[in-house]
Amino acid sequence: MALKLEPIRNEPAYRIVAREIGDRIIRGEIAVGEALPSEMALAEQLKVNRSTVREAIRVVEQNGLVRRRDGGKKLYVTAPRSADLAKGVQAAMILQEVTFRELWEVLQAVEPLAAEASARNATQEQIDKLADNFERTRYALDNRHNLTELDIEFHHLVAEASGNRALQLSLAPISQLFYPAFYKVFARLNAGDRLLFAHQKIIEAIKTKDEREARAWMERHIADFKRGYELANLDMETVVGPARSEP
Amino acid sequence: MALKLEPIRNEPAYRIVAREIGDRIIRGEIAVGEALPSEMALAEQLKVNRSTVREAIRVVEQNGLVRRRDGGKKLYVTAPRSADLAKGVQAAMILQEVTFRELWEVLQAVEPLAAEASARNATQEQIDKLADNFERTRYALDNRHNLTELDIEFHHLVAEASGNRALQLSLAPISQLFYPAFYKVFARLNAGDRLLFAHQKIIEAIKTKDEREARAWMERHIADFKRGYELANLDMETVVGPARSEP
DNA sequence: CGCGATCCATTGTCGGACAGTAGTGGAATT
DNA sequence: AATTCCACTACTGTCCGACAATGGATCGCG
Repeated sequence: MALKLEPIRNEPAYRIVAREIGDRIIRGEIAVGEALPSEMALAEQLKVNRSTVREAIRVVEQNGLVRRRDGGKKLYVTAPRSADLAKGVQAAMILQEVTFRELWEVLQAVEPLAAEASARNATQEQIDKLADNFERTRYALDNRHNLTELDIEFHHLVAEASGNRALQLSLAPISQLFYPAFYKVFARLNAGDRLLFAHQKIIEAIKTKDEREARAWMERHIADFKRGYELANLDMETVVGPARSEP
Repeated sequence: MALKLEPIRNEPAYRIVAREIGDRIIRGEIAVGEALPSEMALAEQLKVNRSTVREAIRVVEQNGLVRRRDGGKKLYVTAPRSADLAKGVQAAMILQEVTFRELWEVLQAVEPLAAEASARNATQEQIDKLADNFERTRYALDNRHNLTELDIEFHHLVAEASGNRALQLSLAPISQLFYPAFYKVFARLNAGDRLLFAHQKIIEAIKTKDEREARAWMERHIADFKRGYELANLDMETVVGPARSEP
């Protein structure tokens, strides 16, 4: 009578090595800013081939735990930034065929928090950046340039000014998927003025540290996106992402 | 007079290959569920060595765009699930030394939305799972078992029942970091009953499709965590993650 | 048609090789 | 002595070839 054998999950070495390196970083054994040992050194320590180490490093690198400085050769340990992770989350949302309504619902919940926290925590430098973004947005609007980039930047700056990094990490991928779609709305309505006005009100509230006002204006601002969608006869149930090729 | 030369960013081939594969998947040229060509085939198509392809595959694999089925050999294209991405986001939060307060603020904004949407959208099957989770939680509480896993599961189930995948993707990493810390609170107060009661009320509201009630109870439930922290004399400004080793 | 034995393709890992270059340290210059 | 220059080293990125293990397909058998 053979006893029930657990299917031996022969985990590939590169994944074990990757976890090992990742864990050491998480546990702080290799401090942020420090350089990773060379591939050869790692291979010798862990008794595996350099190729295996390299595959493991790709994994760790992709997680943003480690990166090359400027054009450097060595890999340095680093705390992943929202930009590192946003791409992956976006890919997930695209392949899961998430709709704009789903993104909007989350934004409606989180952006007001970002605005409120920014009113509480924004530094002068962050306020200056917001003011600068506002000027450039006004200029772009006057000259009928594309506002998409600037709008994304605005919301990113607000998230940054909130001082809440969990919020930044959550918001970044959603923003980058959602706001580009606004150009469609912008193209059909002439809603640029409304957008600019809302930005202005939000920035003012952040400047004067009026949390309630900042939240309220951001709520209206996000709600406006939905109204814009409806007025422009666009469907919020459209899935995000590029046109998929269907065979 | 040498003209200003752009520093030639000689991007390594494995990264180009990884982007190429990833882009094809995102664009739907390789459909979800389909198998990836063999390493050899990819190497020939892209005119690079198999080693290079393998390093690229590690990157794509880590993004959750591709995975092995059961113990299979081939890689199948797949939509990344929240579990794939949560680990990376968690690592980012730990290394950025995010505090429990930051996580809590986001939860306070997003969990009520999850509960509300669940009251609107939960299927019978999802409701059954919630009911089952409730029973197991009650049992664990009676027997003084650890509630952490069950609490995480509860919130995960609510997020799932919301039908909003953007919300799930945002919530998963935060939940998995935050709720384990609750065992500390639970250990000092005897707050298990309060937790169970809140879960019960939330599940009831979801069953009866009472969106307002579901939101309200979830708001109280999340607020309770903060109260618990304060009552237990724990500091919400503590950073998340395992004890870091400091040299 | 179902079932097991057999074969093949593919993955995981290893070893070695080599070009290009970032980083190092020492030599030459001011 | 400080600085600039240069040669050298070590390391990364890429390629090649090889082999064990095994999942998946094929074939033959009942």
